[in-house]
Amino acid sequence: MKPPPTNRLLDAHERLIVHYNINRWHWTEDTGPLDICLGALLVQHTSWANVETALTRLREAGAHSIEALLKLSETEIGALILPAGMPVGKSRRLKVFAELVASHGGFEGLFDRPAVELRTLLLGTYGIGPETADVIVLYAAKHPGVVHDAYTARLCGRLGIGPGTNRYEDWRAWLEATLPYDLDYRRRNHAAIVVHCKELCRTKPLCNACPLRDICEYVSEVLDGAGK
DNA sequence: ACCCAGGGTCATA
DNA sequence: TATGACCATGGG
Repeated sequence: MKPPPTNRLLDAHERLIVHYNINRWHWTEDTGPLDICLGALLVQHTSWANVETALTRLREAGAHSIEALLKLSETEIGALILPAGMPVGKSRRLKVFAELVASHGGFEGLFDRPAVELRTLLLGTYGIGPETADVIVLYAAKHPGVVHDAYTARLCGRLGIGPGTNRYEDWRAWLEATLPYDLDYRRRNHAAIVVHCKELCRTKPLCNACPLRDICEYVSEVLDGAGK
């Protein structure tokens, strides 16, 4: 009864798109690069609800721009983004990122280079690791890259697929080879995984409504849940 | 009173 | 290379 030996990740993607009717999520087609980048930095090891609160506070304080972030001190930024946690580190990250953008004459200038070059540039920036860099490349700069994250690892683990290691570069290479080279497809694929994990997959791993029920291997969750 | 969250940096071995 | 401490708030 298993699906034909096609790509299980692509199969899952199709189902998630239909099941959740993925047209809207916290980053839509018209979300600006600033929101995407700040969100990507603030969400590090933090729940999205806290990130939204922090972004709202930045907006209300008139600090929602590269220029404003350049002027504010790290202490001031830290106070504004406090709900997202780790204010010392994250305020520094926002500030360093604002300086990066400004030094290239704005987002256009920063993004106007090959994806590989942009990624290297981002990885050399304090506070930007592989995942954050890939999110910026895919969603803000709109290059058809891939993103690996905890949700992807969880989903693929349940699907019984993946590169076989837990190193980011291995996952990235695997995703690159697995997903069609298409900007829109890759953006929607990752968005679908995020929506699925947030709305259903985490809280109810054995939910009857799970659109992936018949292709998931819930082995570890079942054993954990049964206390075995 | 725990545990975890869409990571990343820094210090050790 | 690989593992661990640390960051820090808010929700389950």
